[in-house]
Amino acid sequence: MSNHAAGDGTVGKAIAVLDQIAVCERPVRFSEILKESLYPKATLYRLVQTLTNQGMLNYDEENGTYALGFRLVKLAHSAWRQSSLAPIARSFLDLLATETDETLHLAQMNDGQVLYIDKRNAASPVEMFSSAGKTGPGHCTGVGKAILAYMAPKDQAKALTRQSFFQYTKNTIITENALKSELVEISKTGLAFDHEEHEAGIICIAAPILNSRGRAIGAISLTSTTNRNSIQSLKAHTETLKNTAMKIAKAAESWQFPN
Amino acid sequence: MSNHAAGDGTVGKAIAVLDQIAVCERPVRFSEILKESLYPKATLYRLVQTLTNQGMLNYDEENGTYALGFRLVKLAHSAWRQSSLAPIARSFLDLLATETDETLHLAQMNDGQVLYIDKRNAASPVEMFSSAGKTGPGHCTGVGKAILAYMAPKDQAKALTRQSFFQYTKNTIITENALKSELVEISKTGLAFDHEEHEAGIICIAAPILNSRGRAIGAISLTSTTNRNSIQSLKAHTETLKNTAMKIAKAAESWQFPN
DNA sequence: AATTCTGTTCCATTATGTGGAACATTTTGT
DNA sequence: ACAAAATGTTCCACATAATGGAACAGAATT
Repeated sequence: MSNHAAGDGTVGKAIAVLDQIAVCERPVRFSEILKESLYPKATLYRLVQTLTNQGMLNYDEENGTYALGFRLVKLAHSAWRQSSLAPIARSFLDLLATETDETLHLAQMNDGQVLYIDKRNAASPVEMFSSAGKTGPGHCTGVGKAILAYMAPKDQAKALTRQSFFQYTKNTIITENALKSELVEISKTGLAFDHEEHEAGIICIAAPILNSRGRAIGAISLTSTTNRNSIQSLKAHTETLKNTAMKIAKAAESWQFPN
Repeated sequence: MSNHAAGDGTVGKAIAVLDQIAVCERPVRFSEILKESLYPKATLYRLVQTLTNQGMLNYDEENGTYALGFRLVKLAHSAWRQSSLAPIARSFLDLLATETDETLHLAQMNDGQVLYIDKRNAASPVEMFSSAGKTGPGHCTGVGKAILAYMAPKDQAKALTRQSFFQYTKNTIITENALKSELVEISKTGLAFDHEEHEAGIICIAAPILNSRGRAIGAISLTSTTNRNSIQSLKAHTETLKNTAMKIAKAAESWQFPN
């Protein structure tokens, strides 16, 4: 008799509450949560209480507001180390950063969305969660398209259904068919581009990180602005980028079971 | 009749499972979780299943292992932006980094533990285990002591009970009384030190970030190695560090309700 | 002092989660 | 090849734990 999306059980509901609070930019009051919530007041109240004394939410007594708690940050750190490519890719990215002196991204795909896992900034160094954990669309980012191009057909199809095909800029690809044929192109060359498709003035080249069966487990990209570079000039880095992707892939392969 | 620590309800149990998986460095099998778990097989099984199809856990079909899922990373990103000092402190840290050219940390305290929120790396990167989401002890880190020194007495007492007083190095303070008197010293000067108390060869100076009532809401530290610096030489940065802390405090104060 | 808005508690009802045990599947040993 | 052990999955009678309508309490507005 239940329906709401795909929410299983009580923990499903609790997590949904977290999600709801996550989309708010700033700490929220109970009533604000309630307003948007599917659940009745008393139920929501209990959920929020439970989450709070679990440290998943943080209650600010001053203002009576709730925000996502630090326990999440702590857990995420473990997640990041345990199931992302970041720890493996780290040294290779450092090297690539010094070689190219451009902004780099490491990303993986999660449910059709691009999830940025690590970043190297051209000018200022290391800024962790500012980018790690950030998500982006698949259909109009270099990393997104690179990964999509190297997914198993079944997974690709599923991921494509998750794309919004929102038109961020005038270059954004907004139809599934157009995207599909671009993906075919990408899978021939092993290189994806972002021609200001997500943000005006921002371009990038991206290469997939492949497992032994030739499926993408992530991607890296090299980003610049149209002021400083063109796609053509970025192409100078093609081999370095691809090489780094390959090295990460190899490292990931042999990283299984270090025990 | 229930007891286990302070686990409320089903979601409490679910979160406990996450925690348990977090402490494992690498992906784990179901049976490994079961071995350590308080819960009976069938119960645990259902919890893990629920968490998995919520994206809080990630199941690797290849090896039949579970790891913390990307949804956590995504949530943590929101948490970081929403309830940490990092977004506010960012620009000030950037400035401080260029001014001092040393390694910087921004940390907050969570349940007696130091939680690192952001970091700036010196040009010659000290390879240390610390980045956002990483936790550390309170009793033997600069940021930890800086924050403890400026907590409300009640909170401080509670936080002190959470300290392990583990002796990391020969300089580590290992008794509550010794720590307490150091905290008094710190609260007079507004500056805390780490004399290789957590890791041999690593020293730092730290300053608390205070709210309007003079309580710590976080701390920043400037770290170096005994090869390159001494506590004395680090003291040259005292004013710059304190100033930055004050600026962050002020920014935090006026950041409430940007609506 | 009356009205609204927000947050908290109560409690009978029932849906949800529980966990022992049986079953299925894979791995290990001889 | 066969037994034995370890691991993973499903079942179901049972009871705990979540539900939500409604009443209550506190602040904030008017």
